[in-house]
Amino acid sequence: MDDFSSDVYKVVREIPSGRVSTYGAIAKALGLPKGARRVGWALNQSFEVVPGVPAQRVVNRHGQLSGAIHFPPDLPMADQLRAEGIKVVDLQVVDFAEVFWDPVVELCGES
DNA sequence: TTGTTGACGCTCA
DNA sequence: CTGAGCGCCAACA
Repeated sequence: MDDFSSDVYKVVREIPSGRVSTYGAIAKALGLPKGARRVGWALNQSFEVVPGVPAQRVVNRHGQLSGAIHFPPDLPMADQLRAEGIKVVDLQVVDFAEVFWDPVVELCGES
């Protein structure tokens, strides 16, 4: 796989349980502020990845589960998030601002 | 090679 | 708040 994808998986796996992040934040943390789409593509491949990537913790800037439709029918994205204590209604994180996890700040320690 | 599409995001009306 | 437009990067027909 590409180094970018590998880095994406690494960051996503750093997301604590019960928290969520966004494509843009992750892309920006990787040095590609405009590469949000690439993050989604990388996560798409993440289903085949061995360690398994908690892609359900990655949502768009609105806190909506845009990628829920790409999840296996047996493993609903919203259901997994609820299992982690994240409230999800109509494919949208309720306390998105509360559970939001920014890799740029949490990892790099930037403000 | 060109045109479209897509798990995105920001700006402006 | 909502919708439309544009920019961005990569994959696919």
